[in-house]
Amino acid sequence: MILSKSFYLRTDVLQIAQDLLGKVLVTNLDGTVTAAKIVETEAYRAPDDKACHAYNNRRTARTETMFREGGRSYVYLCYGIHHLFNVVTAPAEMAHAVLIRGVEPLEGIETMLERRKFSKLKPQLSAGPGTLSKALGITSALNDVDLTSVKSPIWIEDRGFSISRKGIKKGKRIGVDYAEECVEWQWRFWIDGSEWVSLRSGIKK
DNA sequence: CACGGGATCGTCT
DNA sequence: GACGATCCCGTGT
Repeated sequence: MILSKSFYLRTDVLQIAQDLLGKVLVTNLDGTVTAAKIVETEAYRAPDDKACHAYNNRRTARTETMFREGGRSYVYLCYGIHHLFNVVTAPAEMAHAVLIRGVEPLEGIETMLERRKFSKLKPQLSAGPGTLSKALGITSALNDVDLTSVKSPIWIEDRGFSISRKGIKKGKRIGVDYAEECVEWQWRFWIDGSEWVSLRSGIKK
């Protein structure tokens, strides 16, 4: 069943980042459905987190989405090439978000292969925040949409996959070297042993 | 397998 | 005008 508003409105984004592991991210683009299990996440939390776009509660046209009520998408273009998908959490005015960094394909695998121009299923298909967006058809056109409605082009479901506390690993976030002391925070979470965790993560622990 | 660099453009200064 | 919450490919070992 689809995750309700109450799931997202909690104020502990580190908990939500862990609770999202095992949940299923679904896109429905003009009737083409793809779905994948979330296996890796990272938390970002204004105002204290220097790695967060909304650090110090900085409001710009881009970060405005993060200040909205939890349960919406935050998609932005990274390095001019990759569209990164985040889940906005917490009540309005608290700029918290969870970046989805790796997913395991479940449905619409043929479609994902086509989008990625892959001929065979392998982890590079959707291990990594940029590649999973490409596989699932996520672009900045899906920024700031409601994730709690099946009428949306994108939402998140609970399909009963259970992840034990012991099955969750944590480590430093990736690609945030500029964030000074926040670099050390272990705000990245993944399902232990998953093949679909981003490749850079595997290297850096 | 490790490393280095190029791609590419919206966003903010 | 500089810089990314990245990825992929080429090179060398």
